[in-house]
Amino acid sequence: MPRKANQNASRAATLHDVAGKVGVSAITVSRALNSPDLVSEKLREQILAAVDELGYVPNRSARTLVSSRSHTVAVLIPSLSNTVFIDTLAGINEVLDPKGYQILIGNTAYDDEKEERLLRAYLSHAPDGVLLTGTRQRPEMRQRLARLGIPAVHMMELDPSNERFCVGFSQDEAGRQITRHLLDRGYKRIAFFGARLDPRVMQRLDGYRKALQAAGCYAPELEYLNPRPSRIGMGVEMLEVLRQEHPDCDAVFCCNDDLALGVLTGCHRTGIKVPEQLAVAGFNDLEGAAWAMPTLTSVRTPRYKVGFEAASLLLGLMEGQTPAQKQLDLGFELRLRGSS
Amino acid sequence: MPRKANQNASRAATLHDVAGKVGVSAITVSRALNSPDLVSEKLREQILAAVDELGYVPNRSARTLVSSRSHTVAVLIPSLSNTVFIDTLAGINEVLDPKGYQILIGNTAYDDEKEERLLRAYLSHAPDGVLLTGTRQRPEMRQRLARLGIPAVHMMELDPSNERFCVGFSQDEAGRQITRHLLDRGYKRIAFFGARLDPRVMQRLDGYRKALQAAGCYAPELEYLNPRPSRIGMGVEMLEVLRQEHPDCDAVFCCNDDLALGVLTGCHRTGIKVPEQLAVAGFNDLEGAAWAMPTLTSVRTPRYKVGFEAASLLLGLMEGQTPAQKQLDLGFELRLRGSS
DNA sequence: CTGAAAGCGCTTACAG
DNA sequence: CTGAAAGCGCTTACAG
Repeated sequence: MPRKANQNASRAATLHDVAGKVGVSAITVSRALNSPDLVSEKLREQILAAVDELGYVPNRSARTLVSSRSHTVAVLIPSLSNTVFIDTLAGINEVLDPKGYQILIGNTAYDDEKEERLLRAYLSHAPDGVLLTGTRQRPEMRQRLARLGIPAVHMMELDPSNERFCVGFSQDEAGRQITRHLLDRGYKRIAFFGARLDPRVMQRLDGYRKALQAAGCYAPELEYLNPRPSRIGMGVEMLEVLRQEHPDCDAVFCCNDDLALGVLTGCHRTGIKVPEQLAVAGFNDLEGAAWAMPTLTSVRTPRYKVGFEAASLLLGLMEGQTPAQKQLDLGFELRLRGSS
Repeated sequence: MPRKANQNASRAATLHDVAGKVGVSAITVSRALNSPDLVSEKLREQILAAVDELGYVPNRSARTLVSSRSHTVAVLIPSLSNTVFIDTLAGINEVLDPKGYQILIGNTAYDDEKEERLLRAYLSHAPDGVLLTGTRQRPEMRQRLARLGIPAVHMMELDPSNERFCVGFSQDEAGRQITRHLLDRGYKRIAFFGARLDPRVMQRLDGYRKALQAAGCYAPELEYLNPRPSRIGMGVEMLEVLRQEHPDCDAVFCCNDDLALGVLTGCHRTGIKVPEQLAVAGFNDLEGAAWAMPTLTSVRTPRYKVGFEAASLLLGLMEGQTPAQKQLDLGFELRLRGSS
């Protein structure tokens, strides 16, 4: 029997509605739901039955307001269309979802200012913790989070200054090692194709430079950098320019697999033999890399694990723990295939 | 001068803190922020300055609790690793973000029960509206939303019964037309490769069957259905089986581009000429389709627009409007390329 | 244009 | 094991 018969929408059932139905106080219902051991079994069963019958769903806002725990974590990533971050998100979700945390996904579009705006906006949700991509956030934002007691973990990169909590791997070292691999195979005129030019791409470029400089093969004119988002088509176009300007180039390290797949496509269309005439290496080792023709040499990055471990670390911080170390280096793996 | 000097975290500034600083009441601050015209310019400026200085961020929980508008929309999609839904999400975001809505993304993993669980859990956020994928939700869930006055819009499919608000296109008709295209090209033994077997794939299959039956070419043994998630590798494997079991098959319609790309790869590896020996068609027209070798015939689906229009429709419903029609058919386009 | 009162739905101490 | 009191930070009417 409804207490009030609205013609359209009726308001949602509250704790009091459940309490009234069972004949106990609201607080007992709250306990039955949140700390079942504190309530007698008999009552608990009655309450659960009433909850079910009324379709009662706790109101998060009320809970958050009074308990000052929102059970919410804000996650800021640069892109949703990049598999890398989707995999990271999956790892985060794996950890946080079972613990009852709601994840707020913020897409920064690789824009530092938008990231800051989003972070500020997310403060209105009083998140219990924050997961950030990279380490380029301004110190003011970090201080603000610290003042509010909101822990933050940075993903993908490491922090040499050891000031922030970071879970990732050395982008720089990964770039160095894959370039070193090309050198070891005998290639000397090795180009770099970079798109988007976010901090991680620039770190891979740094590694590329280090390897070539150490080998005495560094040639700045072989660096092709384009700030726009990477697409397969961009790889095709960059290859055209490269062949025109530097036909003697014998290998290309692409900052990601999309670009590399484009290079492979371009080579196929124009009859360039891979790796005989041109070796190609990508980065991230997405699904397509192993199925490309020829199969694509790449760097396997632990993005699922980055998400998983970052969320785990954050979980500890949110529970007030002090972790043993601030940096978690998850490494990477070279995947050497047919294209090199 | 902080009122209380906590050693660690200090609590966030409240409306009262801002009000106290300026010397007005909290409600005036609230108005300065939410309905600026109702406050004198002088006061408004002072208040905004104080807000800035204190780093005040409104508490959403309090606002939601008292206003019974959460400015939150729950979006349930089957997968985050499928570009289709990422594009849809982008369209949704384009509409809802500027209006100040927070989007809660729920990944149902193509699981009806998980979808229902998520939807129930999201009720605790008191969403102002809900965006769902497909139309397979149980009537009970719809009734529950209706009772709570929460509008819902379904994406990707249409609803022949016209009971629900839907923005999408006819999956069935798209499957029929692409199959019809293959028939028109002269292919007769046309196989269907299906993965995941979610409702939309099954509708495409229906369309495939209709086209073949109408042409008198339907052969059930040419349907290859695998409930597991589609991967490029699955396309390769399915092709192997097909060639073994039905070497006379002259064309394949794949339920999505990943599978089709796998078929293309398999053909390349085993020397099957496309389209001379085997024509291939995919679905969705992802970026890779236009770059495949040969280029892949596919069906261009309006997923960004589905998100955009679904969000727009929901926006209207949340504001109490009654839209002219419940179904919005956004159509699709055949992209005929080298593989057929 | 500004404010005092009331209350949204919960949980946190504090009692018993 | 159960409950009465207080209050989280806001906004909604209602006054003036």
